[in-house]
Amino acid sequence: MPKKATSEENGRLSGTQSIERALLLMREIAAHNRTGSRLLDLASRTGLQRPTVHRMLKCLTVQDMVLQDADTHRYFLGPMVFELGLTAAPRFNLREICHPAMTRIAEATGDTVFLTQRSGLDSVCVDRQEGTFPIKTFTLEIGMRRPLGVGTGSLAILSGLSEEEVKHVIVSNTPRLSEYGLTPTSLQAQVKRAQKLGYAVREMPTLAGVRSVGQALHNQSGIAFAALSVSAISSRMSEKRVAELAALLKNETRFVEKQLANGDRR
Amino acid sequence: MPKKATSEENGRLSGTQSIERALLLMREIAAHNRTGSRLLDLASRTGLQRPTVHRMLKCLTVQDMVLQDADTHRYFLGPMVFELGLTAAPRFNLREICHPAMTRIAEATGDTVFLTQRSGLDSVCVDRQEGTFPIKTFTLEIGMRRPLGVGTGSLAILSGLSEEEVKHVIVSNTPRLSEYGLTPTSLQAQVKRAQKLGYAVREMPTLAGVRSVGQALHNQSGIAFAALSVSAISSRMSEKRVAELAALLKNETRFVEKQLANGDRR
DNA sequence: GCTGCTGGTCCATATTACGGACGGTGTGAC
DNA sequence: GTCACACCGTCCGTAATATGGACCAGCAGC
Repeated sequence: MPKKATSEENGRLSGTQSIERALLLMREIAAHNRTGSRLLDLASRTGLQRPTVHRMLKCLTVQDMVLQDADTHRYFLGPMVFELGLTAAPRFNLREICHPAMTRIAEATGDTVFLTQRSGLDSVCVDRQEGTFPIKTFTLEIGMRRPLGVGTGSLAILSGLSEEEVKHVIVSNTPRLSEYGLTPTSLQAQVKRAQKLGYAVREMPTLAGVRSVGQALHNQSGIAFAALSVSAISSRMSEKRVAELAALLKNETRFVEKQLANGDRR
Repeated sequence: MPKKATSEENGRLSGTQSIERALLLMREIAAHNRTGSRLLDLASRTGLQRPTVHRMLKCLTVQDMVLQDADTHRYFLGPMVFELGLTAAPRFNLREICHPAMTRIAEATGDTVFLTQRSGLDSVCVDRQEGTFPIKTFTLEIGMRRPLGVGTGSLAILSGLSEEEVKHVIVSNTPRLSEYGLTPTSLQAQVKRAQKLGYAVREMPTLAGVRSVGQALHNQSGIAFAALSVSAISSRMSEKRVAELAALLKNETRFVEKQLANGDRR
């Protein structure tokens, strides 16, 4: 019996199937916003039927949430997404709070600095500051979303969660990890190591010759929700320098955490 | 016969009723994101039933598109909106392109500079740069959305559209204009005046004692899609200075238009 | 404790969204 | 030229889904 794809997968009737599907589409489009997505790809990646996807995209296009390139027929996030984002931004001003710290780090190190933020089971790159060193390592685009633990800032966040939450996240993300050259056990080991060190370091598994250091930002209850990290080519990342960078990052994260404690949100 | 509120208002069956409604809700929440919105207000403002609104908000909350304050029960735009906005931003980089021009203007004039962008029948404030003059006139929040023609940058955009489009916009927005102290005929007259002058000027109808000048940005086909504007208290806005500011703005908009023509999108 | 106002939930109903099947368009092979 | 293929887009009968009237629950002010 090939499983009737009806009602609800877990048994509850939510009454919002189409909204859930539309948002699933939006996230899928966002995940490939650089190249854009074709109708068929969206259908297969989301597991929805072509006509359904098409009908929804037509609606989203009319509403300016999605933009279709007239020539290639590819779909991108639309202007309304950007505009709603502008309106939402003031409530999520971590970026502005961290901005001075990030420029300080970029100036001090010459390398590229990233601000990463937790979003459910994922982490999202929220900001990036280039350093002055001529060989740049842009491992992350702003807006990029990846499973928690992939990427060094992301690993720092994961390592700053409670024991059971770490387990929960890794288990939930298991099917997606292999895409990034990770397994649940290898990731669990890396979390352990980061917890021992007090910061996250690693060679990028996806990009040889680049090494990063990450330090988590914690909220008042002491659990991690974001991270600052620095990336550079491995030749600039001796053991000694890594330790120095970790200390520098720790200083800055402490400073930001203090600011957040004083009235600011999050 | 009290009109059965069913099917479709114009006769076409779109097949996406709930997505349209969900997005209507999102826009309504965005329009009041500073104070947040209560369930009943959203229901009455959108014309939807309370249970429908509630069900949708529950779904949107789970998906992080909407955030509900635990104490007040008020609804706000959620973190996912911000994150999707980050991903969409690179395609809509007018803001970055205009940034240098805006700081130049702010430094030269000492007053506050606004970047406004068209979005359908509305205009959205996309960026703001404060000047050094101690009395600030923050007439627009970033992300603020208003009918085209309300606000000086917005008026400059409207005045740069084709004759029939101006008419179409004003007619479509008629019911919303009174809220801002305007009528279709008064707005039409202001458009005429701005077209004659080559720029938009006016006292803020909603805020006495503040005067602004706006100059539109045009795409390659010569139609307006955005505007730069400057606001200050009226005492700093003599006829002579208004003309000077208009010339300054014209220089900068020309410059930005040239950049846009060279390869950059939009 | 009663009244008014709000947020939140239930569930029978019929409206809405689904998706199999088909038409249309553009491209590359020969 | 036309055949084949891959993809985008649309139609429409069907049943699953979203709807909204009715109801419950919490809270503030008389």
